[in-house]
Amino acid sequence: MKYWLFKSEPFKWGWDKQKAKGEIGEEWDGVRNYQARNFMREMKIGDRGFFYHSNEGLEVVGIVEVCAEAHCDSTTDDERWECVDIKAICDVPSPVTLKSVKANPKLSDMALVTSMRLSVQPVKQAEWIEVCRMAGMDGKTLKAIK
DNA sequence: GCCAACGTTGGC
DNA sequence: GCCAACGTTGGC
Repeated sequence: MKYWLFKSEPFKWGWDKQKAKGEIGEEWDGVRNYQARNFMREMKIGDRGFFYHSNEGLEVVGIVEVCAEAHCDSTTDDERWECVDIKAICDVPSPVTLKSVKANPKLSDMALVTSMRLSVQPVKQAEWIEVCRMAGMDGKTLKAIK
């Protein structure tokens, strides 16, 4: 299983809207960047991701799961663009801010820091665990969402 | 709202 | 295939 991070501007598509979609999930559409699209093509059902609020908030607010693999982006006729569907799994106990990610030496290689503008990014397992720890998720909580 | 960083486009 | 111009993202 791989880990990812999805960025969204909360006033366009926020965590609350994502949660409201429940089990059905929602297309992660509108991505018009090849790198980000390629990452989505790599995703498998069951992969986990962080839901990050950019522009406002600047923090990881929740955990999501990939519930449909890459398919055509319904918001365009341009067949170059594909997207996955994701569904909300849970809130993080306490949001992890960009500031605190930058302040953590263990996370200095995280794409969130190094590739600021990439809206869909891979997260290494060690980074996933570290951010989960910072979010106040203990081992029990992590197991509970599996 | 500004602007730096970076991706994309298009002329040559 | 280079690179200048332009557009967009996203932190501040």
